[in-house]
Amino acid sequence: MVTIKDIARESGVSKSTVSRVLTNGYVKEETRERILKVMDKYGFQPSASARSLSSQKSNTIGVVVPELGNPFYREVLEGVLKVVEQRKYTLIYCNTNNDALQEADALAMLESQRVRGVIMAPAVDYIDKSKSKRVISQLTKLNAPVVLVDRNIEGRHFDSVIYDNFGSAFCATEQLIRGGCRHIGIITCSMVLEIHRERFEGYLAALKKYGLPREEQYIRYGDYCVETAYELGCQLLDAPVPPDGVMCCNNYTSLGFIRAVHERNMKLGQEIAMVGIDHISVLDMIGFQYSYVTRDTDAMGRLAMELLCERIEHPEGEMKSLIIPYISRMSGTETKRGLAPLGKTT
Amino acid sequence: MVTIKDIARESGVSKSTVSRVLTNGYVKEETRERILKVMDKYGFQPSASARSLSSQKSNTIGVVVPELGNPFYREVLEGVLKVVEQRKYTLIYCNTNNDALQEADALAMLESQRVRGVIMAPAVDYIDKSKSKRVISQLTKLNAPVVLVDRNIEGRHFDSVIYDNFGSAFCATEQLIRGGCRHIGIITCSMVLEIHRERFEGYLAALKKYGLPREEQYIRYGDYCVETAYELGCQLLDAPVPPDGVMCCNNYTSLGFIRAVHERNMKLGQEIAMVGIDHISVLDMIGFQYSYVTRDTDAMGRLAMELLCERIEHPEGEMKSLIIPYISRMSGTETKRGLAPLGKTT
DNA sequence: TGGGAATATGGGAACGTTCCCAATCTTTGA
DNA sequence: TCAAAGATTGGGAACGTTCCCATATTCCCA
Repeated sequence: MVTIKDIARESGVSKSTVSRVLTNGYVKEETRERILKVMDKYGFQPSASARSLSSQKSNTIGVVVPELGNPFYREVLEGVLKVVEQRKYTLIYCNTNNDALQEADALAMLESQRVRGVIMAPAVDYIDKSKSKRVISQLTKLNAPVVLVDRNIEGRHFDSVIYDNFGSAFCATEQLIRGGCRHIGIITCSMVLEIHRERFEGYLAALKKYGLPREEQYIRYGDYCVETAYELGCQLLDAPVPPDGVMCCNNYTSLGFIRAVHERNMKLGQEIAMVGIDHISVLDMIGFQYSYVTRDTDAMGRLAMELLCERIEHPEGEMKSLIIPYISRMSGTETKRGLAPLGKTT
Repeated sequence: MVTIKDIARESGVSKSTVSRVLTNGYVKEETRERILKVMDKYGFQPSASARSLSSQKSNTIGVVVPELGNPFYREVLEGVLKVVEQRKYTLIYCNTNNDALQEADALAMLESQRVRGVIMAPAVDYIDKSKSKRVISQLTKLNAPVVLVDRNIEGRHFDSVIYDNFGSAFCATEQLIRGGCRHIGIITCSMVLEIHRERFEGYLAALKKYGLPREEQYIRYGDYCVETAYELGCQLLDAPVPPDGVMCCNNYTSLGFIRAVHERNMKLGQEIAMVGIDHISVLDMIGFQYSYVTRDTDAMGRLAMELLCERIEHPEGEMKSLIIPYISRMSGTETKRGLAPLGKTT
């Protein structure tokens, strides 16, 4: 591999001068051009390891995500990547499979890589306190700023980009009510995380606002996965008196419920109404009509990365939490936006 | 940050000895344990930059992919990641947006990072020879082994993991014929890449085998994208005498066509038959019935990474091309496998 | 015309490891 | 009991940069 030394010799200058053109230091224009020409001739690429070792700061960013199978994380990643590229950073990707232990391992690896910063969507299984402790210890040991996406870690204060979960659930439920539904079911999750609770409370608040009772038989606790949602959906649809509308708390839940509806040859929006949280682009592609409340996931990634850049430049200062507003849609047509302006700070 | 030196001082040995426990060299068991304890106490993580600078080899792998929006690439990435984690490598992710120039930039960046190897799914726009030249020049300059996924780069010889495109198209078409179709349409692509041609030829070969004529009015050239496929699908369906079956050459094509069918309130498999190449998992999730021919994408990623590891260990030796067999399915139920055993070498 | 600032360059330590070589200590076998 | 072999350790150069310091050159203005 050709090094700075080779370039120096070939251009008749010292390596300090070559280094200076790399770091945009004082170099006579004429000399700089000569050196650049030599670099070009040899296709010189400076060693990132050497640079970060010497300068004690790297240009890599770690992204830690539970799973790419869920389109939400994929879109966030793509948003992050846009800013990463634009700012000439390098992205190291880590998967945690929703396991806090793997998450801790990933963070250890990123520490080893001396990343400049980390963007992380925390895994779900923080119930086990011993696991989450390890994550938090790694997180503080990291010696680099962290931006959390989608979920906060309870009791800790990080920069974060969070969705207006309450608002979106409220909106989804309200939409059903305005559409004429009076017995609204919900497929939710056992209340493991804050976001589960927030969405559930949004649902309850909407019922309350419109004077509808909370009907336990229409409230189903699942796990935000397709299979479970399908079964719970079947239960709801097969009840002696089924609900007239169902709120599905995330994308997988919606898919499972849609399957249950399909299977019964029912028409969504006629025999049974549904509003889901999160967008499912493939359904749009096949022209499947349904209502949902979602967020600009790509922007969540972009904002997270921008927040991180800001924090890298200004390590001190108040932690920021950006609240991402919801967007209510009917099969691709934007109809209503949540009140919070994009990126509003709390 | 705590360094090897700190650990050495604290454990009363020289840094050489600490380095030896890091690299599994000769160290007395007792000493090793003492040092490990000290490392643990301080949560020591050795600097990856320093290690790779000193040892002149990194433990990072670059993955270059056109877009994560297409589930195919996402699944490949996940397959790659499994092996990456298992072998204690670190993954650097690059997106090219299907642009050969961005691809070349990504490779330059990876060179700068001195990656140990690269897995790449080449972008589509290699038509522009000047662009592709840059990619190839970067690829050879890289000084690290490369494994290509999904597509070869014409005229060049790399290790690769390629799909049996001809076989899968043949199978898909054959399935329609066996199902009773006699006028089979196809939504394909203008023949930009080898894989487009191979799939088209698979279709033609199947027609020929069963003595069916090539009917130009049923052959539509698109671009493997949803919108175009939708329009071409509409054309086919609205023809005075529509085909009785349609072969869709990739996942997006299938989605567009399904939309056209939906829109006309037609029932897939009754009024019109269709077989697509590539799997669309969301459709399974909502219980949508359709036929497709696909591949084990996760395995493609895994095999690519394993091939790369092998090449890293044995830089010399014949380049290998793994042919991934097709799998024919009807909505989640495996029915038939292509003849090539998984990972067969050509 | 002189002196200080600004510009331009080189020398060499430092970053945190690995790895080679040499030195010491331990074991083994005759 | 001694030598040779093996096990264990330390010292220090090297990896390819950055960055501080020192020196040399140029420029501007009084």
